[in-house]
Amino acid sequence: MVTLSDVAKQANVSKMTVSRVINHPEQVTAELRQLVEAAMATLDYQPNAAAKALANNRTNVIKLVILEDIDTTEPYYMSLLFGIAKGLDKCGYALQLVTERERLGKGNAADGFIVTGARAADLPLIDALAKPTVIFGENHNGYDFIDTDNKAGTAMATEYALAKNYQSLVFLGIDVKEAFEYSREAGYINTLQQHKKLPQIHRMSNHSHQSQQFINAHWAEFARDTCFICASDRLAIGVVRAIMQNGGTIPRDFGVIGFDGVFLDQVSNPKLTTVKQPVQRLGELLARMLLQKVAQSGAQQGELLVDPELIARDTTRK
Amino acid sequence: MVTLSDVAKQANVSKMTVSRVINHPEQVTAELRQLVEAAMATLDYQPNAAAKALANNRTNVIKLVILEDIDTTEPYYMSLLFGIAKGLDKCGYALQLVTERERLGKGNAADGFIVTGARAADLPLIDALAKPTVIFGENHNGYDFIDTDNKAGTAMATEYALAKNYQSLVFLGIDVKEAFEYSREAGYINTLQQHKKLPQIHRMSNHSHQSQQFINAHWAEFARDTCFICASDRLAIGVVRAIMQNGGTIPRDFGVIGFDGVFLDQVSNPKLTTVKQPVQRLGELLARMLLQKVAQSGAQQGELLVDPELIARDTTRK
DNA sequence: TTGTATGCGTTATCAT
DNA sequence: ATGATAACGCATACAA
Repeated sequence: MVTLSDVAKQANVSKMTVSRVINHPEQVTAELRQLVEAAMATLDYQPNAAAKALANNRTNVIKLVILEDIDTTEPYYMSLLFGIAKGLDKCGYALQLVTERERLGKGNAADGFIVTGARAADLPLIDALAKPTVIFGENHNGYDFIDTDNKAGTAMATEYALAKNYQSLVFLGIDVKEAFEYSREAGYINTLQQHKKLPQIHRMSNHSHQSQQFINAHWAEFARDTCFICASDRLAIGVVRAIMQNGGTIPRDFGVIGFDGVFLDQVSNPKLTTVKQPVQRLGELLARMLLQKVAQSGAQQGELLVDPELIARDTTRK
Repeated sequence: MVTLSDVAKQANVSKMTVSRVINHPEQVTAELRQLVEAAMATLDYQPNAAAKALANNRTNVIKLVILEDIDTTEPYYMSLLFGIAKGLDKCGYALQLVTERERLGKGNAADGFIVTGARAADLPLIDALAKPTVIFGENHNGYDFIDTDNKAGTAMATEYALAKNYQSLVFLGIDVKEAFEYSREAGYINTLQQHKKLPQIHRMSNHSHQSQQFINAHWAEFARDTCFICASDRLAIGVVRAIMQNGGTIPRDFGVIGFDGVFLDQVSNPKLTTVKQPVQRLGELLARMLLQKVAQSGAQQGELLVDPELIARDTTRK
């Protein structure tokens, strides 16, 4: 293993100079700096993370806390995890997972936390962490967070449906009291109001068979030229199935737009037009924001809403 | 932060005794041991991973190397990642991700590697790692590995189809030269031979539209009472679609059995009978095997084939 | 069985 | 601007 000392010898300087070239390059003359950099290159010096961590009172580990009781095969969270891991790697950080509330305080220490699935009741838990923390998912309690711009997403979908000349726009929402859902509904409502149209919202739990059942039960009420704006791809898929069961023609007479764009939209048949969340990028951004917060010893980072993207496929008119 | 010294003071012993209680409890008298343990409990002592790592010349980090160029939303890999992370956490290990071959040698050091998606050409790369390594996925080059028992899986599926009285059993395989595919075909072939039936295998690339197209093109050749044993859920879904397009009745006249059981099978309609791989558990086992290998300074661990589970749902007879 | 001294690789403090 | 030294928390070798 190549250490600081080795590099120092090779460059004929002290360990400290090498250390400074790495951490405070401005404090060292250009001449020596180049010497040291050359030495590091020829020896292929890789700093020892453990030693660094020990000296800095750091751990080089970030914990990802998933408070929601998720089905771990849910591609959404998996994509997020992937993005976070990638973002951390870039900075030499590693990742640990916490899926149980009880294990939050236990185990190894970490330099910071990324929390997802936090509900109001969990906020005290988060405060108790006493370490830099970043939340995944909209919230309005002053915690730093990153999320998709949900409102922009449904606004985008609604505008698109209008542009494709669907006359009636119905929103199918998820029956939860969460900020993301309110924002998605708001994006739809605002856009319709701008176009002097009346919103029409139905809420149900987030399963395709729920929306399928709902459409079947109310089929007679939906005229041709209706586009269903859905709060999730799961709901959208159920709607597609119901329309086909009832003999409706997609996309000519009925349009369907989903939300999420994680795997499900691509394997459905016909392929779903959807508002795609940049989930993996969100993960990378979470990592970046948290590491910056750690570097700034816990300074407030604010909120970051990332624009989703409308993916036009086969459930809306060309 | 509570350190060894704090515990030592509290228990009126030296640091070394505390250290021994942790690492070599048999070397310390029961009396002192209990004292120390009490002290650790009252102080809620958490060992400092970085210091431990530095002293042991370890990193407490494992790298997961994904050589395949995967779509990161593929739930399969994500589930695996999740399982590995969980398994590592239990032992205080953290995870780093490597997705690019070039970055394999670079970056922080690690105590060991879990490699997935390795092809024959990658084996030199793996040897070059010079660290304990465990492979995910069948291989027969002497590397330690863990995988689903693919042969048992298709054997299980074939037996099940026979038990449900499907007369003709057709296998749809994936057109790759990989050990897992050979094993899946072997499980099917062996079982049919035991029942004095002739195997019938068709291979294609792993996309639902491929299998859908294939069934459509050959529809006339498939008599009623045929069950399609598929090497993946993707293929199975395409088969289901094609059968329905052609007016076949599932599961009465035609059966379909998939392979994988990761997400796709549940969102399909009708829900798929499938051979479910315990992917997350495989991840945890990979972590466990690798950590054991690290602890045994690289000793051979052998191979581990984990039985999959047949999930009977709506594409086979009750 | 238990305690003392030393080193792991790095960084910060204090000299020069 | 550069270098010597101590310190981070723990584990090993050795001494008692």
